[in-house]
Amino acid sequence: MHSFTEENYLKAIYKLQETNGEVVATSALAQVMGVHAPSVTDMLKRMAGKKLVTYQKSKGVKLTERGRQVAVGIIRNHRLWEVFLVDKLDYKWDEVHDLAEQLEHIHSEDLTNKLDKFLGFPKADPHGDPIPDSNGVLPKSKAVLLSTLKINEQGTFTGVTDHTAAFLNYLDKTGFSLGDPIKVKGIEEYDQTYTLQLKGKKEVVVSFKVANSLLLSY
Amino acid sequence: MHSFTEENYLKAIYKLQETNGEVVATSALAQVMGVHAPSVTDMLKRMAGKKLVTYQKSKGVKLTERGRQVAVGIIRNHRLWEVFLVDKLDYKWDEVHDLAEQLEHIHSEDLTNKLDKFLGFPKADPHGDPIPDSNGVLPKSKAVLLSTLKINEQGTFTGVTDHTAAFLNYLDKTGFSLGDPIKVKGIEEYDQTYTLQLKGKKEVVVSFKVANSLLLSY
DNA sequence: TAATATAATTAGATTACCCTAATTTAATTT
DNA sequence: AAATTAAATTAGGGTAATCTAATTATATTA
Ligand SMILES: [Mn+2]
Ligand SMILES: [Mn+2]
Ligand SMILES: [Mn+2]
Ligand SMILES: [Mn+2]
Repeated sequence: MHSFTEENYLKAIYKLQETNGEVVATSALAQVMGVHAPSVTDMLKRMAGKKLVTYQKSKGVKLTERGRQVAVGIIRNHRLWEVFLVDKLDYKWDEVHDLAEQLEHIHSEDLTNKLDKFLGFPKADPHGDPIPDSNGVLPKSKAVLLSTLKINEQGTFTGVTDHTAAFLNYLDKTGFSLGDPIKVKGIEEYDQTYTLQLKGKKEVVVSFKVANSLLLSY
Repeated sequence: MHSFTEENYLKAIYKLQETNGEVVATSALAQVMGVHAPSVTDMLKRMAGKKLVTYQKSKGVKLTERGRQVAVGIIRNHRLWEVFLVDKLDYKWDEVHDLAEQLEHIHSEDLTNKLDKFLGFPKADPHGDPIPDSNGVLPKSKAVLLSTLKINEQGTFTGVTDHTAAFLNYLDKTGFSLGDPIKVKGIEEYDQTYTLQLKGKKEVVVSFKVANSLLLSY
């Protein structure tokens, strides 16, 4: 099997590829992994040897198909465990990430699938992130940022792009809840502040930073 | 925190102390851990430095109080996860050990306690082994080996001393089930073969090896 | 007690993962 | 294009956990 460290590198590369394009830079990886650049260079050479990534000196990395499969498998584990923690053990959505970072490395496809079944084959984790199926297929999300909506447009709150506990707490406190409808009532020209109508006619005002971290679907 | 390796050494030392007396030999540990003696010597020095064990050159090891606490904590995790796997995910009792060996190293007292609650505060794991409480107190078992009973004596089947899948499968197949009553109907002088009456008048004949691996309580 | 056998330790290496300092390669600016 | 800045790699080391071979300490037996 793969080491936890390898798995974490794969996950990091996968996520960087998703957001920043196909080829990932050593420095970006170093930043995400919390290590220094030479450690990354070193690791990438070993991982290339195992055919988990394709690596060309000074030209960045990409995942191989195998690497992608492993990465998505870890993400599947992570999100299923998060569902378990919230649905079964009564954790809050802002408390589960670090535990899932540990649990995602339990090696057993069979366990993952039994857990999936036990949880009722959930489609998304507690933060609205889609759960890959057992074949490593991750449904393409059609959600858009709230910050792209115009006045009087609306949608259903289905995810976040900021996963920090601080932000999630703010959402709880302010009355945002996954699955609820949100309608844009106003946008302040001066500083892009959004006035939103939440479920039950409740109106709240949020900054652009917040509007830019909420995902809506139709 | 402690490394998985350290935790596995602590658990091994704990179990050897339980069965073989207070002081544990390098060779015994090497055998249980599946490594060679010099690796153990090396590890014990590091663990002594961290005050997890007291180690004297060529005189064996003992756990410190801290070491014992950690060991019992791991055992608590292990047994709770085994209950989870059997009770919630429908695993069989002979399938859960290796998974629990991984899950026991998830570091979170809070998770352990929430899991305990979710499972209804079980007293024993699927093999009848007692689950330490959150203070690290492990109830002293009063169970005895079936092989110590005389003819016509009886008890309740509450545990095993052989945890191998092979043995557990044999028990399933032969009709043994945790919690059932067992009565000794006969003991063959020649080879110590036991004739037992299981639940529902069913009679079975088992070898001494089997009789010596079953724990009964009254 | 002396001789022998067993157990444990030391010596010297290896692998995975990480570091700092120095150097090289690539990108940007003048 | 040359100079400068930024990014990446190489060189050389460190620690945790393991190994084999050689040595020393303990236990057993004659
Ligand atoms: Mn997460
Ligand atoms: Mn999540
Ligand atoms: Mn077990
Ligand atoms: Mn067990």
